[in-house]
Parts: sequence; structure tokens; C-alpha cells
Amino acid sequence: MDLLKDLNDAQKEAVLQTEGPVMVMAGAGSGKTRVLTRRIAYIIEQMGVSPYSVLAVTFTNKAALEMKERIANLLGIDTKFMWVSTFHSFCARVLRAEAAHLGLTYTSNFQILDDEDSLKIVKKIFKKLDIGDDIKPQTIRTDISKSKNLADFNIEDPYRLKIFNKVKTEYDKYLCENNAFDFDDLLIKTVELFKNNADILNKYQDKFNYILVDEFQDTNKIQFDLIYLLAMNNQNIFVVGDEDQSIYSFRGALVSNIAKFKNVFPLTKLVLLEENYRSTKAILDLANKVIKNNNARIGKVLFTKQIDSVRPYYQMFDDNKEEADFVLNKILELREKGYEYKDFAIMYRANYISRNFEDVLIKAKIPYVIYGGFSFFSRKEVKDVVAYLRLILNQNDNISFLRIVNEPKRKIGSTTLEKLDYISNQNKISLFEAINYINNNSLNSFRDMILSLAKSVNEVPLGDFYDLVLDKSNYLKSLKDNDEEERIENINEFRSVLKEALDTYKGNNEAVLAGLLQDLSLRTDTDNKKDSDEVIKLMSFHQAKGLEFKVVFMVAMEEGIFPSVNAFSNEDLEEERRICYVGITRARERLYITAAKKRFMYGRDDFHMPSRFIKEMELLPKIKPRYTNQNKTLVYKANIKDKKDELPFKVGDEISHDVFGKGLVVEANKDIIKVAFMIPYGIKTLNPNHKAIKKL
DNA sequence: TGAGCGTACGCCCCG
DNA sequence: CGTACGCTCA
Repeated sequence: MDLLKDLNDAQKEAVLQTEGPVMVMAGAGSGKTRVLTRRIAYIIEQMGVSPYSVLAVTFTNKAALEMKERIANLLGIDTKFMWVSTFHSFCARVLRAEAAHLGLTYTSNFQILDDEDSLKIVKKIFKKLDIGDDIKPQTIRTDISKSKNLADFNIEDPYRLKIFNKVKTEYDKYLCENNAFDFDDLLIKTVELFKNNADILNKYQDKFNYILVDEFQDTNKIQFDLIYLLAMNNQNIFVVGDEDQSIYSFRGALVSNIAKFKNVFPLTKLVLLEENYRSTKAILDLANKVIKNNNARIGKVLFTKQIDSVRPYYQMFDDNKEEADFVLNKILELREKGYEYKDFAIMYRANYISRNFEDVLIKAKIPYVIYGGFSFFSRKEVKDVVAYLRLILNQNDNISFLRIVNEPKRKIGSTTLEKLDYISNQNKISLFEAINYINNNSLNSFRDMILSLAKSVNEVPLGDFYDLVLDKSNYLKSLKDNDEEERIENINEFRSVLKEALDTYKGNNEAVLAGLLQDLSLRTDTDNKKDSDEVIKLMSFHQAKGLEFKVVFMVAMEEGIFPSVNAFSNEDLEEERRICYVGITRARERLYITAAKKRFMYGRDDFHMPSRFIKEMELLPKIKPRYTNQNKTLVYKANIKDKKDELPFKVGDEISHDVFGKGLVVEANKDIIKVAFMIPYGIKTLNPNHKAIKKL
């Protein structure tokens, strides 16, 4: 096909300028994925470059998969093993290939720890160092991650700093001794590897003739260094970004990398994509209105030629139940008009909000998927069986050993394990080997079980071997005994993962399992789900980045939730605003924005004001909230005159109080009103005629 | 050793 | 509200 077909001039330029540094500033919905994939296809097809000489990095697995799929469709080639991946899997791939240069303890089958594993190790170290409970392991774990990611990290509190230093030293040592990396290490160790080994760096510099980076505004210092190291020689580096969609500063993303790029690569050619092909004008207007409140931006205004639009809709409900009912009814109503389930997405700031909507969707029997949240591969039972498989393949894997040695219960408790730990330290052997130095029946039979499974790995088909593991370990039986139906289902679902692995990796069972286990920690369960699935999607705004839907519900748009209570500084608030911008610009045709005055969370009712972003959208300029008699919900309607009320205040009024600040009337009678103020004041019962109160 | 119970606490967002 | 962890006792 003609790779330049249907591209506008700016997009064509971005595809054709294949040599030298190029930076594309691409607004939301301006066709950046299209540009990226066409450019890669162009380089391969029109210029004859090998697909394996192109490196493309993105942030999510989903984006990487989509890119591979699109390239495969454009060129009709197999893209499975192309270097199109997330930063993390790129680094893992390099580290596995170069493990020999990582120091004696690392081998190419190192394991990658997720947050849970990593926290467990920190807890273990807390015990070992006998650190009291005036500081939490989670705090130090977060500090360790921050110290690895943030450009300017420091701990003020000298006590915390002391603990941090001690724990971090032990932590790094433990990971090293156990042939493991955490997510942060993947990036750091790769950069270190390149910096310390000129010949290895040269090899990769020569290998990748063309480098492309998606979501460039979300790169952190380490990622920038990585890109720079790889691209500094041939300078064929192409980055795509949008300053207004930078939403990952909490893990060190630096918007300033955009300016830095131009400094480091002075020959940078700049391309602007400002025409939006995704959303209607009304939706785009909202996005522009919100984002213009940010000061820290160069500034651009997206435009579209699609002027035909349905007005975005905002409503604040009395409680989260009503909010969920509204969303449900709207979905049903729009389905009658021809929308399909896959056209809908419900988006929120924090994952726990999904609960509210799950409940009504289940009741209404509407199929849905939740993105993110608790991934399939981080479920306890899945991690347990994976640990069995890991230990069967490699008995020196202490991390997996500790996970399942007493799971299900085998009467191997902390006392026994402490003995084992002591012997393993004394003799510099793994915990598994240390079993031989203890006369303990439970441990002996555990060892024999693992060893006999290890013997039979290649003797039966993989599926049968999996059954054998579930059986001999007693794992399945223990789940059955406890009526853990959902867990059993997940254990069975894992079979499809094994089946897929058989298609992906070559060799005997052991080789297939080894390949699968290496890739597992970098996968999330929604990676394989097809967009064509007839389901509605629930996700956080962060998860939604890069995606689009015909109908978007932005829910729980309340102060304290969005912007989050944790957003204090002006920078924090600007980031929240960018998150809001990302949310709005996901919508193609219809956008519904909802909030609830009263939200049930943490086992109690919380009261919230509408998000400040709603005001910024100017959705209700001179409109007063009113009750309708029919449905007892607040509706905002233009051009309806406010009836004179004999009560001084009515529910929904915003007031200001000399001491408590701004508040929302949640109950109104003749001589008392209840008003919800911001944290820490909460609900106050007040005299409506008091001079401290003013109507806003 | 681990079941059973009481208490504390949740702070977002991701690979 | 749910869960995670620590303490106590059989």
C-alpha cells in the first residue's frame, strides 16, 4: 500500500524525514501512532532497512502490541520479534543477552520482581536488622524506588535516612545474590552496562540504525540517558510527545526532557501536529479550556474540522449510587441508538472507584473488563503456581522457594525456616540445598516432591506436566478443600497462557517454560485482550492514555478524588489538570462527566465538592442547580428561572464560611443547615442566619 | 505450628 | 468496608 496515503502535510514530513534527530509535538488525537507505524514501515519497505535494525520504545505493553500489529498489517511481515517494546522489556532483553557482563551473580535467567515481591524483601530485611515499627517497610520501599528514579531525591529526616541507607544496601545485596532485578533496576542496570562497557554500547549503537520513542514527555532521567547513549552516534532519533499529556512525574518523568532533547541534538527538526482527527469540536473545546489554565506550557490549541457535535454533559448526583445508575441507564439508552458495548469507557482517577460501577454492571448483566487494578499475573494463586514452576526449573531460586515452601501448609513454619536460612548463609548455599543439612521430614518430602517434578518436566506434554505440579504439590486439593472457586478458575485459566507459550517459544517443555517465566513479570493481563471484544471498559485516566472511545464517562469528578487529596503544590495541580486533559481527549463523540456529593468509601460517607476542573470547562456558566420533583436528582438546565425560595439556603448551594472556608449545603431546614466543608472540617451543622456564612 | 481473633489503616497513578 | 498483620492459645 501507499504508506503516505491519507496523511496530512505535517504527518508526511514526520514520516519522510528519516535521517537525523526529529521531534514531533503531537496533540491528542493528531495521529501520532499512525505516523510512528507508517514511518517504521517506510524505513523497512522503502529504504530496505532490516526490521531488526529499528528500535521503537513505548510505555505500555498495549501500545507496543498495537504498534507491532499495525506494522504487521502494513507490511505483511511477522513482527513478533521486532524491537518494538516498552522501556522495561527492552532493558530486560538487553540484560538477558549481556548477563555475562553484569557481575558474577547474574545469569540470563534472572527474575524480575514486582512491587509485592520487592516489598516482601524489604520486610524481611526489616526483621533481620530488627528495625522497629516507627517507620513502615512500605515507606522505605517507596524511598528506594524514588532514589532510583527521581532526578533530585533526598530524605530530610536523619533517622529515616539512616534506616533508608541500611535497608537499601541490604536490599541491593539481596537482589544481587538472588539473581533478581526490580523494575527500576532494569533501566538503571542497562544504562550502567552501556556506560561501563564501550564495546557493548557500540554493538547496540551499530545495531539500531533507527530509534523511535513514543510518549516522550513521560521519559525520566534514566530513560533519557538510555536513548541518548544509543542514539548519540548516528543521531537517527525520532521522538513523539505532547507536553500536555505528561502525567507520570510521580515516577520521575521530566517534561523538561523536551527542551533538553533540543539542546543535546541541536540539529533537531521540529514537526507540529495540531489537527485533531478524533474528537468533535465541543469535546475539544472543553479540553482546550481546561489545559489553558496551566502556566508551565509552551501552549498550543488543537483544532478539528468535525464541527457536528453532541454537547458534553455534566451532572452532580446526591450519591455514588445514583451516579452509577445514571451511567448504566445512559449506556442502555445509547445502545438502543446503535452504540455497541465496546464503544464505551468509564474512566476515573483512582482504581478503587471502579467498584461503584462494577456492582451495577454485574446486576445489569453488562459485560465489562477492568483495566489495571489487580492483574491476573499478580493474583496470589497465579504467582504461587508460577513460583512452583520457577523452583522446579531452578532450585536455587530462594524467592520462589520462600513463597511456596509452606503453601499449602506443610508444617514448615518460621522456626524451621530460620534454621534453614542460617545454614544457607553459613555454607553459602541456597535454601533448597540447605534442606540436606537438616533432618526434617516435612522439608525432606517437599524437596523430594520438587526434585521428582523436575525430573519429569520433559517426559510428558506440558499440559499434563502442569496437572502433575498441581497434584503433587497438593495445591489444587487445598484450594478445593477451602472452596476457593475463583482461585481454581484462575489456576485453570493459566493453561491458556501455557498453550500460548507453546506457540511462542521453541524447544522442549523446559525451554518453553523458561521463556515464559522470563517474560511473565513484564506482562499485564489486559495485554492480550482485543479491542473488538464486546465489552465496556473501566480504567484509570492513566491507563486510558493512547486509547480512544466513542463514548467516555469521566466519573467521580470531585475535589479530593480529582484533583487528588495528595496534590498540594502548583506543579501537582498542573499535573492533575493534564490528567484531566488526557481524559477529555479520549472521547470521540460523547462525553459524560459525573460527580457525587456523597460517596461511600472506606466504610463511611465522604462528602465532596465538584472538581475545580468542571468550572474550568465552563460547563455551567450561569446555571443554578435545582431539584426536580420526579427523580430527586440534581439537573442543570439552562434558561430555567430560579424560583424564589423562602428558605435561606437549599441543598446544593455553595457557601463560604469565615472559619471553614467553602462548603456545600447537604441538608437545609428553616433554622439549621448541614454543610460539607473540605477536609479536615467535614460536615458541620450551622445556623443559616449566622453572619459567618455567605452564599456564593 | 497455625487457627482464630482483634486492631489498624487505607492516601492515588504504572511497568 | 475489606484486608493485612500481630498476638494468643490450643
